[in-house]
Amino acid sequence: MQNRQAITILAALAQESRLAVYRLLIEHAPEGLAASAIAEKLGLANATLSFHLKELSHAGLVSSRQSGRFIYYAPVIETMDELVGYLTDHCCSQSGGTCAPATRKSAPAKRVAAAGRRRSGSS
Amino acid sequence: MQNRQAITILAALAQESRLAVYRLLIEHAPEGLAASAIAEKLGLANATLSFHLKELSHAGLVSSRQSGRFIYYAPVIETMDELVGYLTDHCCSQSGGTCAPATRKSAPAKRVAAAGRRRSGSS
DNA sequence: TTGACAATTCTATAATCATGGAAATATAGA
DNA sequence: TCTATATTTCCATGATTATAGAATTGTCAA
Repeated sequence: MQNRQAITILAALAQESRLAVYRLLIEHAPEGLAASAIAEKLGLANATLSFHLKELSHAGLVSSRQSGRFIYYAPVIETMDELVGYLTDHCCSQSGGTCAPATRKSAPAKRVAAAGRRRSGSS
Repeated sequence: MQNRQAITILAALAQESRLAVYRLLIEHAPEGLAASAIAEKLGLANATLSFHLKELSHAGLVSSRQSGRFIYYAPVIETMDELVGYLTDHCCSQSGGTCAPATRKSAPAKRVAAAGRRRSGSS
């Protein structure tokens, strides 16, 4: 994952309303929720929610699908996965330390690919 | 970790200059770097760097220690660890899915304690 | 078509944030 | 003490962000 993308995702999550939206969607994964349901549950104005959904969407944290007159939003787990990967890879490095989700014994800094390398060799 | 704290940490990282500072400090963990060295390496004005260091510090992502006329800043790994824990715990939940750093087989949602539960039961 | 509803876009506004020059505050050495 | 250096605080400025009312677009069902 690129720096730029990580910042976009972090910024998308670093806001009370958006984090609430994301967490709500996680609770309703994988089907997701219609925008109206989200707005009601969180007490957000439609326009405000739409603004935040666009941010989350742009960051790749949520996807949307139309169903009749409703648009359902659902979390994109892979994006969170990648973000966590990025963070863990940039929190250990040289220090070789106790950092987070571990199960990473070699190649402390550079990572090979963006997806699918989590828990690559075990169990 | 509380919602509020997570947002503070996310916001601290969701900014180009600050993420660069943090990553630079990670490269120089655990000793850290003097503010002047950071400013020079990243080409930031002193006042600007000071502003960002305060943000990172306030979020608990870096610590500082004085040494002579210099103030050394170092990353606080535990904070990143906790953030990653928070994210992983809020990215899987109901979906029970493929989420990130895995090695978490039970208790998908609620977590017991804030620290030291990563990699609790495996090898 | 019309009407009802869902969602987004337009627009304005207030609030927050990032930036860096200049001044102030340490700290250490002479 | 005085001087040099390191860092922070003060301050102004421009940029970005969050918010929501109003208008618009899209979808469906008579």
